Amino acid sequence: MATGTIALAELAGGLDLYRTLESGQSYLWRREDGEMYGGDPAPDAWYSTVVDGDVIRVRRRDDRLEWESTTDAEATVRRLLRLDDDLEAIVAAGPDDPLLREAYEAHRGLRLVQDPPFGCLISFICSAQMRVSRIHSMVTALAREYGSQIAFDGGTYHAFPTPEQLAAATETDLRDLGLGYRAPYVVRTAEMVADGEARPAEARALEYEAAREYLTQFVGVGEKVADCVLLFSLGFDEAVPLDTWIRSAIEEYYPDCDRGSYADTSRAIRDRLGGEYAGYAQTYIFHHLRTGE
DNA sequence: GACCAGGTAGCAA
DNA sequence: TTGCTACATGGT
Repeated sequence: MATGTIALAELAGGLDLYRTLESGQSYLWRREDGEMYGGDPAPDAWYSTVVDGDVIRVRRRDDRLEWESTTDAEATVRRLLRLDDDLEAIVAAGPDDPLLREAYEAHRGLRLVQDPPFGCLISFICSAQMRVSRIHSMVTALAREYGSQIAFDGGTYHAFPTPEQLAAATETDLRDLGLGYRAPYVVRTAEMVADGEARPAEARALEYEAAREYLTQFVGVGEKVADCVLLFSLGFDEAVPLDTWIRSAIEEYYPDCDRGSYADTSRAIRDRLGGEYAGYAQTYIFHHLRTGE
């Protein structure tokens, strides 16, 4: 077993694992002390995930982040949790907006994640008209049924399935897992990636709106899901997914940003939330409104 | 028993 | 292009 620690004092703006991993950005981590989104996790609870066949788990212990893995995972931990983001600078650079300031103040230490592209893509296809706890359940079920098993420290972990593994599922299989009408979307998108027809990571090379358009070729991916993948996996920090919570925030706090179409409203709210890091702002506002904390 | 949840595909005008 | 509507499922 490889292990290591990262001093939290080194991270500008700190790190709150609960807010980062249980705010509905990533569905690829599990908390080892019980069900997620139920609130009240132990302050030193382990969170685990699997990346490229390696188990990684992290927890906060006093003033440091501990990690354990099947391999030397410090660089991967830094990438997945975006530990090199200067959170203080990002918060300071945001617009002087009452709702945003309230959200930033209330959820210190929430960082954006950087999920692996395929798992992120399928997660957000599953997210349509679903509560975050159920999205997590669905993604967990996909990993359990179709992902590779990996033994680590006396336990069994499940990787999120590869495109090939998931493409082997049938629509009926996934409906039986509880995916509902999303089942054929997941199968067809997995087949597209497995067949080499398109790959989500290819959107990285494109300009933001072209990248969003590229992702909508996947079945079950519209503009909102595409924005989520761009923001939570592909490094487009300006992406502002227009979900039900943000739409209600626009209605209540930024009514002049409602321009009718998704693309025009997206541009308007992106400018209002500071442009370059508008996605960071969006994620805080989403978490703030959704949890009511 | 409605109503809602990090929406999208398919179709009509 | 824009504007409906059907679509699964579980929790409140």
